Amino acid sequence: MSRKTMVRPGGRSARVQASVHAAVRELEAEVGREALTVPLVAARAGVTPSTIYRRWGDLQELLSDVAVERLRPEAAPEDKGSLRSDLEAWAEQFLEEMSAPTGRAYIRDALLGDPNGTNAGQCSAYAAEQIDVILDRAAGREENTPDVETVLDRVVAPMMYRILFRPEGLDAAYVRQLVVGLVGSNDR
Amino acid sequence: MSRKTMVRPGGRSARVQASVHAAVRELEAEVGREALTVPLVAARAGVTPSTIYRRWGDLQELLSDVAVERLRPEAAPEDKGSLRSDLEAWAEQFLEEMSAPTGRAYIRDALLGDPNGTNAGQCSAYAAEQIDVILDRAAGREENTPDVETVLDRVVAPMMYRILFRPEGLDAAYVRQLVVGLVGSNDR
DNA sequence: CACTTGAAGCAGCATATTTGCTTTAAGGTG
DNA sequence: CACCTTAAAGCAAATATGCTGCTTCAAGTG
Repeated sequence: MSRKTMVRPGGRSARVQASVHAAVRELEAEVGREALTVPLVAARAGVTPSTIYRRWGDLQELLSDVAVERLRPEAAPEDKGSLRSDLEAWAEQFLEEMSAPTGRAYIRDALLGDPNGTNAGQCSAYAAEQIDVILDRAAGREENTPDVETVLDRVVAPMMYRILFRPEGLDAAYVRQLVVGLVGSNDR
Repeated sequence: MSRKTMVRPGGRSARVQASVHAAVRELEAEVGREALTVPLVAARAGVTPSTIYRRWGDLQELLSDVAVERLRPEAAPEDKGSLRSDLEAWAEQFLEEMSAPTGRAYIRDALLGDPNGTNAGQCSAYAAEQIDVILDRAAGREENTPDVETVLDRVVAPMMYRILFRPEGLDAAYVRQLVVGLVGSNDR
């Protein structure tokens, strides 16, 4: 479990966590990810470095926490009228966000400082939630729908794999092909 | 391009590289991955720390290099008599190696110290090579075969995604289901 | 057999990390 | 509401790590 879940919800710890996270974001924007150091973040957050070392262990775990926050989807997937078009739209947006350099960096950060896999699991859970919404909507329209795991295997996994391991030739057409391969191109 | 490719092939540099890599492996086994530091590796390798910093930049890039080496397949995939069984056997072994804690660690290391994606690309290339062998063999038997990209999407990507993002419920049955979903269960 | 040149060694400086101890304040208790 | 208890934060000193300029070595070249 990520250490941030251990903080006492209302008090000083929460303030410290918020200001540290904010400091990471500001400094990422200002000086770039490469130049981040624990002492630098601590100074900006108005906190001593040892606080960060004790709560997060090291810079990677902290960045991992922040990265997961940034990967949280901001809105429910748009309703385009059919399963196929909903999935296509969602997947295209997903690809766009994740394959951009900053998106890739967040994914890597999330994976990196995450010995037990909690943060990575959270990323996957976010995607599953979004897909779940899309599938529910499709079921409401009496379309027949694959289950979430299948969508993860057939659409999300290939995108992620290619983002991480072979970033060439990754575009909207590829994504559409994945979706069509799964749900067919008949309806719409 | 990984820096190791820049060394002069026959001489001192090559010896240094070999002894540094060996040191990483020994120490990984002895003290564990967490406890590795550049000075420690340097001491074991009989080299000064600055040599490592100059050649690899930092510990992550070094670990990434070593990890890719370890992820190189050791043998051609076994011939089990049919496309389906070849793929199943290969994929099961792949899963076994990659989903073990040490396998996951290598994958993460390979992804990590790899700003430009070369090492990650290499991992994917290894898998593609192995699959290519299997597909050629199947084509020789007059089976009809999907192309490599499709196998990557339908078999490798889902395994990798789950290894990295949702390690629960990952077993041989899951892998077989992926393979059957791709090539069918008719033959054999 | 020089010569060139990329890589390694060395040493010292600057930063980052760790750690023991002290202090603060959140949340619970009588 | 005053008083405990206890995580977590602050502080400061000790250590370890990482970086850099300069020197030395030896592989490849003519």
